[in-house]
Amino acid sequence: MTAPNTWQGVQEEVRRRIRSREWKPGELIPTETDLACELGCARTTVNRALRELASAGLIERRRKSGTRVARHPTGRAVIEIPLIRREVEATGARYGYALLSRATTPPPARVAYALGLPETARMLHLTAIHLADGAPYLLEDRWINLAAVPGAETHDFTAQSANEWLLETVPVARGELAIAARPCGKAEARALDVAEGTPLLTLERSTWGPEAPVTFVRLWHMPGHRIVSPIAG
Amino acid sequence: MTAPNTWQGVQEEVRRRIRSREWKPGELIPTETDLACELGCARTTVNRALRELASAGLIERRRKSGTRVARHPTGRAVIEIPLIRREVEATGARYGYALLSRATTPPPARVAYALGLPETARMLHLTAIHLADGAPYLLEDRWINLAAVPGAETHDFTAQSANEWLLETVPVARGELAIAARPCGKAEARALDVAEGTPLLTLERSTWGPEAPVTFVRLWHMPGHRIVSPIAG
DNA sequence: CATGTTGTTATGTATGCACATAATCGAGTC
DNA sequence: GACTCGATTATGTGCATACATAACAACATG
Repeated sequence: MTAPNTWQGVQEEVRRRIRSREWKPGELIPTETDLACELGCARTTVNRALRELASAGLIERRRKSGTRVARHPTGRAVIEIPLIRREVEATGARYGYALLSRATTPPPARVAYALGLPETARMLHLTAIHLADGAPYLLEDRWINLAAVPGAETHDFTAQSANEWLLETVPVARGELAIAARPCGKAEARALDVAEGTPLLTLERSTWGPEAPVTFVRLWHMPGHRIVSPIAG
Repeated sequence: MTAPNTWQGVQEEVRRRIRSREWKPGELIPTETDLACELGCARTTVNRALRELASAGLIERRRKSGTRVARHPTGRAVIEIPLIRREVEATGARYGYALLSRATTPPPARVAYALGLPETARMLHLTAIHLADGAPYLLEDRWINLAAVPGAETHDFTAQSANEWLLETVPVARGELAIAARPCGKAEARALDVAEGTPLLTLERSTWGPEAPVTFVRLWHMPGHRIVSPIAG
C-alpha cells in the first residue's frame, strides 16, 4: 500500500480495513499518531479523515480511550428539503401555484402543541396547492405565527408561496420534521382530486426563529409519492 | 465583538451575520484571508468554519469566485436508521421478534428492479414481525441475494432478526432509502392486526455490498407511526 | 474573430508544531 | 479499602507556511 497522502486516501484506507474486518466492530484501532506514521502522512491528515468517519457514524472516538469501530454502524439518510418550486422544476415539469384559502384564526390544538404556543395565539392560516404541469402535486396547509412574522398579515400570498416568502423574509434557527402516512380527508380529497381515505404521505415541518416559533406546515403528497435518498455508511 | 479564536466562534459569527442580513442571500462574503485578518485568527480556522457551513448548505463556495450566502438555504433532515431492537428498547418497551415465513424463490419484479438483479436470481424471502411489549410494532418483508450472502441459506433466522445478522455479517457499501404511504394489504392486515386498507408508513431499503446487491427490505409501520427528526440549518 | 496561453486569485489541502482538554491509571494518603 | 490528586495519553484544536487546483481574466496569436 503506497502512501495516500490525502485525507480522502486515508479515509478510504480506513474504510477498507473496516469493511474487510481487518478491524472488527467494537475493536480499538491504532492511534492517530501511529496511523500517520504507518501511512506516511501528518497526524492532522489522519485526524481529518477519522473526524469525518466519526461524524458519519462509522467509528466512535473518545479522548484518551482512543478510536474504535462502531458496533452497530447506524446508517443515516439525509433528506434534502428543497423549495417546492425547485422540486417540481427538477422533474422537468412546469410549476404552478394557487392560494386556496386564507384566514386569521387561533390554531387548533395540534398546531399550538407542535409549536409550543397557546391556543389563543393569533395565527394566519393558509392553504395552497402546488401544481406540476397543471396537475395537483402537493397540498400545503400552513400556520404562521403573526407575533413572530407581523409582515405576513398584510402580505399577498396569491402570487408567491408562503414557502418562498418565509425563506426570504425570516431567518430560521431550527426546525423539526415529521413524516407520517395519513388517510386523505374530505378537504384534501377535493383539492388533490383523490378518493377520500387514500393513503397519503404527509410531511410536517415546525420551524423556529431565533426567539419565537415561526410556522407550522403540513404537506400532503399525491398518492404513490416516495421520498428517496441515499444512505450514508 | 472580541476575537472568537475558535472555529466554532468564527462559525457562530458568520451565522449571525447571515441571520441579521448583514450578508444578504446571494451576496459574496469576504475572502478567508480577509475574514481571518478581521477576526484575528488563522485562515485555517476560518476555512474549517466555512467548510462546515458549506456542507450544511448555508453558504456556497467555488474556487476563485469566492464564497456567497446561499440563496435558498436548503434545509436537510438527517434520519437515523437504528437497529429495530434498539428503536423499540429506546421507547422503554420489551422487544420481541418472530419469523413468520421463509422461502427460497425468485424475486418479484419490483425487488429485482430495485436491486438491479435479474428476475431469475436466487433469493431468500423472509417475513418477520417485531414486537414492542408483545404488541405488533413493525412488519418486515425481506429479500436476500443468496449469490452475495451464501451463508443466509443455512442460517437460522428464528432467533435473531435478519436485520441484525446481516449487519454483523455483511459489510455494507451503500444503500438507498425510500419512504412512502401505502394501503395495508391482506397479509399485512393479518400480521399487524390492522384493518385492510389502513394507511401505513413504509420504508424500503436497498443495500449493496462492495460488489453485489445484498438485500431489499420493506418495513411496514403501525398506523400513526411518525418519523421525527431535527432539521439542520 | 476565435482561440489558446498565461497570470491572478480564492479555495483546498498537507505539514510540523504547540497547547488544550478529557479520560484513564496508578500512586499516595486518610 | 475508599478516595484524592496528579501523571499520562489520545484526541481536539489553533497557527504559520507551503503548495495544489480550479476558475476567471486579460492578453497574445493564428
